[in-house]
Amino acid sequence: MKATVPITVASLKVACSQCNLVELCLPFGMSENEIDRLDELVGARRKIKRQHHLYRAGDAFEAIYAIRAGSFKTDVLLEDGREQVTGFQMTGEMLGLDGISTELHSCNAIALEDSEVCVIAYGKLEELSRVVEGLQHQFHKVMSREIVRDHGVMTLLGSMRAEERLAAFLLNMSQRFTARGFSAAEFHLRMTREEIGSYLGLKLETVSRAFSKFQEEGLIAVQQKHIRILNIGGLKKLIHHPSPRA
Amino acid sequence: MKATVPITVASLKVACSQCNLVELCLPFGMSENEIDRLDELVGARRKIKRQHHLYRAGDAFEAIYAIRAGSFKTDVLLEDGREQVTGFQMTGEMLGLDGISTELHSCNAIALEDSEVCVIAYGKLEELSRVVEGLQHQFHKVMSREIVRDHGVMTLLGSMRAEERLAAFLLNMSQRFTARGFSAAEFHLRMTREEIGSYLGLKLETVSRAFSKFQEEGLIAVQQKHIRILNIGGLKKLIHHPSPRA
DNA sequence: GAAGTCCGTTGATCCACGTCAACCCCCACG
DNA sequence: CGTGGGGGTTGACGTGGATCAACGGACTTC
Repeated sequence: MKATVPITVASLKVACSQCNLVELCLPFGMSENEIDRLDELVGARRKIKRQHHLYRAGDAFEAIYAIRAGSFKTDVLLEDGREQVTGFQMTGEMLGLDGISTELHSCNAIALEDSEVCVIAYGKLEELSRVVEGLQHQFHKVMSREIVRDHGVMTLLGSMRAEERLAAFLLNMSQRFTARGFSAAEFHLRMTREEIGSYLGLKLETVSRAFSKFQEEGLIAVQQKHIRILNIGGLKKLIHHPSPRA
Repeated sequence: MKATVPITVASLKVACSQCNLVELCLPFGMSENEIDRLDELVGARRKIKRQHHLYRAGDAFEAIYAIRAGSFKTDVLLEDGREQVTGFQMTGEMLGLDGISTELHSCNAIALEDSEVCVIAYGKLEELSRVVEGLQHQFHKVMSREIVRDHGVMTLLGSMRAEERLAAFLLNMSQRFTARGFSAAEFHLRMTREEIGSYLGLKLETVSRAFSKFQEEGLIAVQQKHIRILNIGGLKKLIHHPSPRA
């Protein structure tokens, strides 16, 4: 289908004030007045097909991105080919914050499904957040939250065993789906076992075995990427009671 | 000796503009004019004795801190008593950024030696960075750098083996000592083997063994906490060439 | 709708690191 | 100057998760 009507920037724009992600995204906690002023901030939107990059490590940093639809992973590639997934991002979450420090992106952002992001020119964001207090404050919170999240992952990688890691991962996913109005107990993972493994510092076989174990124990029901949580309490208990001793 | 002269806030203050850490700390990259305006930002300084907390997880967040002298570790305690060290901080580095997101600190900051920090009231920082562009920009960079650093640690924890982790740790320390005008090849670690292990996701025995192995191989000379790097290239090679295969 | 590829599961075996234990050294303190 | 205790090293042994391998089922592609 050919677009004969010229597509203007304005027609692509969707005001934050009218976006149903307002509760999850950058505008969270801002007043209506303030949110209205955000509308000048969000330039265009950009669609990213599954498996395609939103940006790559080394790319010049110009904008941060808010996920409007779909989901992403971010990863770092080591020289020897090893991959470390540093995070999975869902709607309303921000991508690209890593680029501010050196003005180059330091990781890859790859769509896990066909997705769409709002492009937020970084210069404009700094400019506007000098005027709109709520934006400034909220942006700082978003960055700080990312730091806290990363510390959580470090804790997971540094001191949990395989099953604790997977349980923590599932609970985290569940909680984020809930925040988006989806079921806490039943959801569809968009990433492969290998990607989960990379994120959790495990091999895909170990992830698969842990899924099977959880299923045997009646904690979850797994069917490929479809997960049903049957016993949330059981998963939670797993995290804070390392299997041996204590 | 008793202070008969009243100690005013002014007398405790040390202007950023006159601080020799200006190249490493928040003011980095700012113009002289801008740095002068910072002087109103740094309230008091605070001394922290070895092993004492600068703040604890759960404390109300009010300020961030720049390390003026000494060094710290940050850690997270799990319910079951496990500890995860999330970072080691040296002079010029910032502490407390984790507190912005929830307005509560999310980790503990503990001095590794008698130390001193500059207290930066967070409200003032936001206020001033609305007016001083360089400050705003630099602050964002500091937060982003922390995110990038955390991704590095995640990569280390998620995909490196014990000796690679320790080599990466030593190179990182060396590089940071260098940036502070100390020797790149010879330095004194302020943390115990257990703290290093916690940070690297290893047990203290494993850290100790890796140190011994490096020494046997002529890569370093270890004497308790005193480290001499004899073969930087060898350590670097270790990181990117996982021992088996490839 | 057939073919090929990717993804996931499961089993057998291996090994890096954890665990347990003994001992030493360094230093703080009386 | 002797004593106690925390920090560090080293050895013997156990084990959780990696590795290697085979296979089956789900998607993708045309």
